[in-house]
Amino acid sequence: MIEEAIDIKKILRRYGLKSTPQRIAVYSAMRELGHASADVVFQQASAKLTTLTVATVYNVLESFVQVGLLQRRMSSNNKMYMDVNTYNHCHLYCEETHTFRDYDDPELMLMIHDHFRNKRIRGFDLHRIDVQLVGKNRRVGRSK
Amino acid sequence: MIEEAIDIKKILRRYGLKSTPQRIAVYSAMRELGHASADVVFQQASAKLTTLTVATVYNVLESFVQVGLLQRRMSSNNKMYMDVNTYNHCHLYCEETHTFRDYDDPELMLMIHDHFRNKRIRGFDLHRIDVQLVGKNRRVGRSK
DNA sequence: CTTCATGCAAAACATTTGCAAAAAG
DNA sequence: CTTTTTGCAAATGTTTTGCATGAAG
Repeated sequence: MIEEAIDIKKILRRYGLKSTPQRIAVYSAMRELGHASADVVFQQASAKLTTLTVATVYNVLESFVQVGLLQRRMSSNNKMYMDVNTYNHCHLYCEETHTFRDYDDPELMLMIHDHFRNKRIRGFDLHRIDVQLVGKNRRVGRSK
Repeated sequence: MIEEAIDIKKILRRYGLKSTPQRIAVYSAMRELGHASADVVFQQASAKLTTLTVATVYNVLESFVQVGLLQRRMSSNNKMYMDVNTYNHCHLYCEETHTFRDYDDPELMLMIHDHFRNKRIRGFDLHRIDVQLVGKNRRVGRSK
């Protein structure tokens, strides 16, 4: 716990951000959550830092995105979702619950990367290729 | 124009929807726009059908999505975006302007499709694979 | 000290809802 | 006629803003 806070302070500094309890709480929450919307981050983080405000969560998330500590994700939910993992990876996106799961598939990534290696797209600066496997989380369930 | 209305009436009927001036205006707008957020659809459609309401645009868009006449798209803009093309294709997504362009790449689609042919993903029912080329529209411009 | 981050409350958006009136088939 | 669909206005949910206070380096 104290370990983690120290750890996070280093990370914040490395990204050129001042270390504050709020930022530590938010980043710590994101590490636990992996992917989350702003309101869930707020719930999770404010459980530990009771003075935390929704507006601050938005500020902090935005500053994290600016420096590249978090990534914003696309959703079909009209809500903001964050991803704690900023390397290039695929996602499983559940259309029902609007939740994300990382899906690592290096072979696929390589294949796609190769495909675009020497391609230029007219009038477009490509930053990254985002592959989403869209579907539904299967109910883990009592069978039949 | 009259031609188009007749055309759209047929399409609506084929999708099991009653034909109304509002639905015709919205679908017609979507055909012109290709991809658009609800407010842009409203602007475009209400220019021709002045009685049209924002709430109706949302209703109509939702009913179109239900029957598969339009597709909802993911965005990082906290807004609803629609796509008039429902076949499986890639998109260029501009992070700056939050606009979409279709990007057809059958070779890529085939490759990805093959890759997933015999794959099962634990606890997930895959509906479709969504590939977004994320970046920025290049300013068409006066050089240098 | 000086600058930047936070809390608070209000504002700004985007979307949804409930219900009466109007239109479609 | 009967069933949907629409318009309106109000409600909801999410994100942003402005500004005074407080904390970080």
